[in-house]
Amino acid sequence: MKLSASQLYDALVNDYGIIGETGNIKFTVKDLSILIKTKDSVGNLLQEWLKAWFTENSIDFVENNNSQSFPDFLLNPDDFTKGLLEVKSFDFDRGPGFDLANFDSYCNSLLTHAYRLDSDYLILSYQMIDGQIGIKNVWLKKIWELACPSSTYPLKVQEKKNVIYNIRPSVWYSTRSKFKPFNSKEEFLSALNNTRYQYPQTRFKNGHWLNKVLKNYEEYTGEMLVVE
DNA sequence: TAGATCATACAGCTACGTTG
DNA sequence: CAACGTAGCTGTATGATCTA
Repeated sequence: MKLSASQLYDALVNDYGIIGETGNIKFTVKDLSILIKTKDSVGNLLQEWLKAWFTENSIDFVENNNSQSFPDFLLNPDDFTKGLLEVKSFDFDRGPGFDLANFDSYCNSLLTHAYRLDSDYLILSYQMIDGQIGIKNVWLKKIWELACPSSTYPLKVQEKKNVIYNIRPSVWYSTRSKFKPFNSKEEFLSALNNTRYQYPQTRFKNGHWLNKVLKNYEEYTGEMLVVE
């Protein structure tokens, strides 16, 4: 059956009740079986488990055959411009350390696939205690509800030696975080555009970027966004 | 065309300043 | 003064591209 991202969230969190449940990772070679206590593989395995859960519950989805490219899942096999779903997970004790998207590829992809702006992010936080993985919380968010400003750029990015690599999330669930997420997709686009003006590598060729994205978005959705 | 290197995608660690 | 948040970093996998 076909579900929207929010119906899926409802099924997983409210009906199935995944929050508070625990799991573990066991690895076996020959007659020796061990419990994995490192966190490296938790994210991958949660996603793999989720895929099995979709199948078990007869939820329609298409998995991206190239696991490296965006997005992880398509919930609407008939229309690839809708139902884009990214799955993220993080260690609740460490905070969200994942990246929302690669800065350059995301900016470029919006020029021709502006509907990606409306992709849903399904986020699972876990806590690992002595090999037992507890699901602490689950969120369903849009990118502008995760991205936020920062002190260096209008958009929080992962910068390495003055080179921007990734768009990074705020600590959206915390009341103490200084930088709060944006309030709308327009605010997010504006921050992205202004970051491109401020960033030396994109500064001089940014002239038509925003207008092209807005035009492409209108072609796909019929909605003309107004960005200050 | 095989092997090297780059690019893109993923994740986690930690120093240090801030703050409740 | 412990906990939190930010910023900057390390690390792995793999597809794409370059080059000898």
